[in-house]
Amino acid sequence: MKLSSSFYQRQNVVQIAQELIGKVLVTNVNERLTCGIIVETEAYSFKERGCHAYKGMTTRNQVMFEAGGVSYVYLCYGIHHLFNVVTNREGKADAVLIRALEPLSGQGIMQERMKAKTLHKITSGPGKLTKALGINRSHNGIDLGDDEIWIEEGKTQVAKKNILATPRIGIDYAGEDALLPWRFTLKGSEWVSK
DNA sequence: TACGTGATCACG
DNA sequence: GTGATCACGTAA
Repeated sequence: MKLSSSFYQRQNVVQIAQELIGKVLVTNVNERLTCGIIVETEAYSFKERGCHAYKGMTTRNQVMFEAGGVSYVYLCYGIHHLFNVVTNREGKADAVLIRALEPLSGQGIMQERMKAKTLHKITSGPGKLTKALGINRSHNGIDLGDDEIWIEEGKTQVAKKNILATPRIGIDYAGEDALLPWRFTLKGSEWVSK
């Protein structure tokens, strides 16, 4: 069951980031189906300095200003494609970065894309999981209600006590906003990034 | 710890 | 136009 647009269009991006832990990210790229359980996310809000949309709309971040339920994919450090889901209402540029997955199916396809012999750490990081799932900048702005990339309910609900909140990674430039505990991880998961 | 890598953004 | 910067990953 795909998450509905009303899930994404709520105003509290921190809560949405928390609720996405345990849900399942699915891609169907080049007729190849892959999916994994989300075990690590980060919330970004246009109201704080860590967010690409903090200073307003640019050509890069413009899809963040659309109504929630679309993807935001951008190139980081010239190498890595990072995948976010846009949340909140049109004009309120919030998003959740998906940082790590536990592979669920299509593992052979993921290994082939990663040129990896084993599943070890194959999706434990925001740049790695996009490569394993075949996500790239051509998927920027697509509707998560369509049939190429979407998120489904997980098999079981994750209890809040099993979700850890810590500061976000790699945003020292954000000053005191870098201290906000807006990174969420599944407690005890071996698939969380390093 | 160091650095590859290239789009993007804020200058002029 | 140009230069600094960057929501990472790997090797060492």
